[in-house]
Amino acid sequence: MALEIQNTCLACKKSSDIFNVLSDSEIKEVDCHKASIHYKPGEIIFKQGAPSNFFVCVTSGLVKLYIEHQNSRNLIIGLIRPINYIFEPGPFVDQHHHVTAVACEETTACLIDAHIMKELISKNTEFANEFIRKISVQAVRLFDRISSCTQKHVYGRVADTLTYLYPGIYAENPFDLTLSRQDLADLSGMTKESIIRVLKKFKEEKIIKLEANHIEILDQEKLEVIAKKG
Amino acid sequence: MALEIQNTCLACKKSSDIFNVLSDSEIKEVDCHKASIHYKPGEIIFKQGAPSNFFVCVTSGLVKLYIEHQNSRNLIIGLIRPINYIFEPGPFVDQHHHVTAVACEETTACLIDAHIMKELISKNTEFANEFIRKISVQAVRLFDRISSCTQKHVYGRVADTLTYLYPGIYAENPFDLTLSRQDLADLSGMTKESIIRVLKKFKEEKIIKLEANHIEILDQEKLEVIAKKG
DNA sequence: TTATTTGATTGATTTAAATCAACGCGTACC
DNA sequence: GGTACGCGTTGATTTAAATCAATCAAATAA
Repeated sequence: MALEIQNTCLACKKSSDIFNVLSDSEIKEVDCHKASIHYKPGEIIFKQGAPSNFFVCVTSGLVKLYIEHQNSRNLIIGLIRPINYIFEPGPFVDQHHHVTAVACEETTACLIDAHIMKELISKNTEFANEFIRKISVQAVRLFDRISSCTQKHVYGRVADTLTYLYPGIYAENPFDLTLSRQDLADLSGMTKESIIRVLKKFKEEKIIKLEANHIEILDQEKLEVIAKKG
Repeated sequence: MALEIQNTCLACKKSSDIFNVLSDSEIKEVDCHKASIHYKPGEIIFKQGAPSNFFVCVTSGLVKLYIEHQNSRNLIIGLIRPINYIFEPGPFVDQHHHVTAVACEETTACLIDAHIMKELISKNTEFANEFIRKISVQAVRLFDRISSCTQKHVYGRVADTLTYLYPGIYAENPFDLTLSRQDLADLSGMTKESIIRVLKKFKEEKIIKLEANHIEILDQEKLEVIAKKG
């Protein structure tokens, strides 16, 4: 059991662009203060507004991060694939979560004590740099999301979503969608009825092939044009 | 002249929550690699897409940061008051600016060599921590912006904008707006016609007093309710 | 001075997307 | 077996906000 955990930690170190700058002793430190947990689809990993005293690293599955809004729709601000740490500004701001994280597939995630991560950031400058780089990349993506959701029409937004899903989230084409239509809507800042209509249109125009949850991108170029033009 | 510049640098150190963790020698290092520049209202400080090889610290005036979008409206993602460093993910991602920065009032800003800042982040862990904290706060604000612009109706968005302007940007109430109606629209993700109508409504409902660019918030509480309810 | 431009404002019209409503289908559950 | 429930889909209707168009006022230039 203990061996298996350590095994996982080493695997993470190798395939994570943030943990691979840590020394063996530092990795061990992380190992001692983490818990690896399994989540079923739909289960909440953490909830917006709740105290955040740990960092989460997704080690298998798929996680959606969304902003909840009273009496209104949710907005998915990102999907996390392994092996990736979930950037949450909370621990550095007010020790509360600012988004909700939910498993979309069978998922395992490691919860790491916040103070350990902060210690590593203070002690290991390379780690701190990687950390800043990582959250900067996230910020750029957030800019894109804002831009997309506020300026583009539904076709552009759905095109954005599809180009985000492939190849970023689903590596192969065609792929089997593990997200619901509602998730796609929350990801595109619109209603599920609207996204269904847009996907239907894309299907009619031979931009995608769509049968239930099996999607194939047929014309990536055209999608990118639509995404750009809005 | 040199004395005056050094004076400015010390002033910054004292009143900035990020530069005040630097040692005197580190501040001097910054001092040697910076240029203090004056901008007139409307002048561009840096432009989205352009190479970013310096960091900007606003030392007087008011700066708007916005995302440009082809054939579409701009979206102001934040306003910067002195003394504040402009967080730009660019230097840590692809060495390009991801937003455009424009002076809204007579403004002075210091341009600091990017490699100096990166060096400071690597050498001074307290500085790195402050840096991370700062960009985390920005990320939270971005979440709010996304939430506001995608989920709320115009009244809620304008209420959000007004509560952002006072007391965050304009410290006194009443205050003289140095932003145009178009700026307010870009800040709320809508058209200038719409924001004019909403402001008129707020005026009629005695929530604000408005004459040309002179604004007084009369009912902050009501504004916050509107902002929350959307 | 008049002419010109720029920003603010108001009203009329259009439109994109949400909402509302209904139905089909598969799965879970009495 | 049938009933209930959730998810996906489709069509009809509504609506919030954009667009379009015109006017006004102030600032700037000729």
